Amino acid sequence: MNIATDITDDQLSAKLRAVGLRATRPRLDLVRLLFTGENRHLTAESLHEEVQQAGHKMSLATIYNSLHQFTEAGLLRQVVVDSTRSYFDTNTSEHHHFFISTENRLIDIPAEKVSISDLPDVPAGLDIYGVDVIIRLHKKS
Amino acid sequence: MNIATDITDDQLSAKLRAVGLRATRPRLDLVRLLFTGENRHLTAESLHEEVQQAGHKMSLATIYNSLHQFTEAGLLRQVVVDSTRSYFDTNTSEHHHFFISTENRLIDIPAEKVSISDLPDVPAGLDIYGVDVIIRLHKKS
DNA sequence: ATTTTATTTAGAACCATTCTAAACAATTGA
DNA sequence: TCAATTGTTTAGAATGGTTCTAAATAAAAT
Repeated sequence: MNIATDITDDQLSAKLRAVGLRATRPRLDLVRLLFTGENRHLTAESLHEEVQQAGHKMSLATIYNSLHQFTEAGLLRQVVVDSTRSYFDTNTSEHHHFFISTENRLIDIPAEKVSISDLPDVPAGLDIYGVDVIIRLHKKS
Repeated sequence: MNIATDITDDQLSAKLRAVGLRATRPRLDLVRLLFTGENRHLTAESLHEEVQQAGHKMSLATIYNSLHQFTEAGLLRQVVVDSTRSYFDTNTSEHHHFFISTENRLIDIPAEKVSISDLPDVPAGLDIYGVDVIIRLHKKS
């Protein structure tokens, strides 16, 4: 890993503080895993495993707490594709998903690829706060 | 209830047999509740309650079994909107949904209202088997 | 430094769903 | 029509992802 791409704890701290969260050791470790490199899709379990393999020990409760705090803070986006597991996406910008059900894997689709025309009126007193498009894929038969 | 709209067990039986399911008493009771009248959105719990109130007794296991069998048979469509509960839709034709998160309620959106333009290529060896569009609503702030 | 406030944790609790295996009902075929 | 077979229902236990609890720990404030 070359020096130019190394990310310091200070930089990660700033990211946390910017959204009003204390820069604790566990959160710094998570932020480093989550926001270094490419966009990621993950579950509490998969993140927990990854944390172990990175040589840290962290309780599952902390993983869950952090995933929710990060989501509320706008650092993560929750993607509901499966009724048995929760997925989180490090890409919080507007976009959609392929879901490969045979491997429980998500792939991003850029927002421009999907156009939504004139919708029926939103019922009175309600506002749109999210639009999810999920295209489900499985092995060719 | 006028006679012209009454539905006989025979008619309901036919519906079940048409998809390869035996016409048992519990299934007939469910089919009557589910497919008489308007399209419905329901959960295992809500259906179980409704069954009780209709004066039948049926185990939750049967509700779950039947919901899955009906879904596999193409009589129901599962809608994944919430990571804590499974929803089923009696409308199996192509369409989309509003989800009112503050009341856990679904509203159908006709398929024509949403247009999906040129998608990225589907990864090799995979086929699309479903497209879900969910527009999430909450109380105006 | 000391106090206050937020965070982490292990383990228990929760709850929707699935499983088990025994009782029962529908179908088949003599 | 009656076994025999096959499919269905069920109560209750088990499962598994997630949340809760309350005690220990760490960060921030004073």
